[in-house]
Amino acid sequence: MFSPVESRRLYRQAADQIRVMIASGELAVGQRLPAERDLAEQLSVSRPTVREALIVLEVEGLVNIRMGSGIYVVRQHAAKAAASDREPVEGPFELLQARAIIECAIAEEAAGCAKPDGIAGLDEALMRMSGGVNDASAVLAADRAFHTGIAAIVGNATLIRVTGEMFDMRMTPYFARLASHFEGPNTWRSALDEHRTIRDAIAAGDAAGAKAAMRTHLTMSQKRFSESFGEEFSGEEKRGHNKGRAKGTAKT
Amino acid sequence: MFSPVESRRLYRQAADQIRVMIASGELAVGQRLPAERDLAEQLSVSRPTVREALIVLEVEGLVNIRMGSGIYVVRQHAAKAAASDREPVEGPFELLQARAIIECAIAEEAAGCAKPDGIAGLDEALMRMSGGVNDASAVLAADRAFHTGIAAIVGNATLIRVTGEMFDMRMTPYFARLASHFEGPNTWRSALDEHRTIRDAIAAGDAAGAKAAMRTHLTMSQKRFSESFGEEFSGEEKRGHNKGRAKGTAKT
DNA sequence: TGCATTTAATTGGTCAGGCCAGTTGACCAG
DNA sequence: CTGGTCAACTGGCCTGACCAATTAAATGCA
Repeated sequence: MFSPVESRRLYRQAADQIRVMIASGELAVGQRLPAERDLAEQLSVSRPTVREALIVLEVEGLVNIRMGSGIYVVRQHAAKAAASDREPVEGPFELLQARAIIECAIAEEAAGCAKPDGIAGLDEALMRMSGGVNDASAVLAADRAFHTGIAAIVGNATLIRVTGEMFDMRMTPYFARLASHFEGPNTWRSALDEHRTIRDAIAAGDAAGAKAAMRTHLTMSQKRFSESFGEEFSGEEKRGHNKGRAKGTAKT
Repeated sequence: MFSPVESRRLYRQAADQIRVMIASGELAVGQRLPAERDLAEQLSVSRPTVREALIVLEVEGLVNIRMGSGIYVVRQHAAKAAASDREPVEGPFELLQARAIIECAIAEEAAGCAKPDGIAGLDEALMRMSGGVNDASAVLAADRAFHTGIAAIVGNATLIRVTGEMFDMRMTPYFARLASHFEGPNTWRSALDEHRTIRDAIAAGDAAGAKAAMRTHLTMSQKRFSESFGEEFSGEEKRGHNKGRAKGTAKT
């Protein structure tokens, strides 16, 4: 039960303390906070640290900083847990499983309502993907465009957003570092072929085929990754993120 | 009408510049930014100013600062509602459709791997729901617990999170106001019955039945809502959010 | 040669002190 | 009472420095 220690950065701690003061009502809405220099003294930190903490609160919309005048409380509670500093929490394996379940269903749905312009969107992404197998970032962007493009065929903004967010979860430094060990033209080409299979099934209105193709694609992605994963990291746990078994994510 | 003058603070300008670099792809996702000292020189500002700008981007979730290592691009575009009070963007109808597609697939999957303790979790949520039909907030919490509980049966943290986030999207002020017009013991009772049907299908391992029951539930939710929606708002467009036709979300 | 350890360079985190510019309110001349 | 000036305060920004975490090169050992 030790506190996770965590060694949080100082300005975060300072921001938390001020946040608590505001939430508890100790600092009423509309009231002016103590001057930066006074806050620094009260919190036993330097003024730059206080400034950084206040900027955090300002971005969160809790306070309003008026130069020359002071800092004023705007509202009591952070509007929402934007949770931008939240870690992925989930491991790569869980992420791929979730994508398999969700994106299969989306592909199935898309096959039932595919229109020419939607298919054209997929084709455009495929073309960009095949044209830049040597440019990692370009291929990655095209990969993302393909997956969100399927959601776009359904014409549902929520699906597009959710699909994109799940894709982006592998953009963390941790995943990126792992990916750099195995991403290459060959794996991208395999992924591209699987993409084409999905595209064709959707274009043909074959719901079951699209679902199966998407499942195959994500399963193969996992396989591709876990193979090179085993080479580079023989079972070691690199960081604390991946809870259970740490398999991998791969090109999708 | 007078120019707001604004005299933007330097660290805001610096943050904007870096933001543009990221959005334009000049700094790819996963890539490391130049060191703070280099950025300071490139932007012709001091290091503290660069730090403040980076903290803004970190709070917005665009970059990930790792001490001793560097600053890494997490995503290309200011995540959902970087300004936390951002609007839902998607309309209630789209949200329900997305939930129907995604949660049906999850329910289907859950039916294939249901264990006693998972079912117990659903039962507990159902009990809380039936026991508090007159307490809106309690029932809402139980409703949420039921839906995330299905994802929990699959044992996938990503699915739990996504399900929860989609549920929470109706907690915006806009949706809450609409909901207050029709939420009541009767509608909650109907939703409860549908929940029980889903629960039974999952407990029986009936994948197709669970999928169908979930689809029915979300369809009925939409129907319940759009009925009372028609009474209160005779065709008027309330706000700019809902893209196409503005149907509604209801108890799920 | 191959591997583990140590060392040094790099990078973010924090601090101290200082100067500038905008804001505010008291004070004084009209 | 009105208007203007001025000084105290407050945030904005800078220089320069040191510490701590990370990373990669250099080193020592087997």
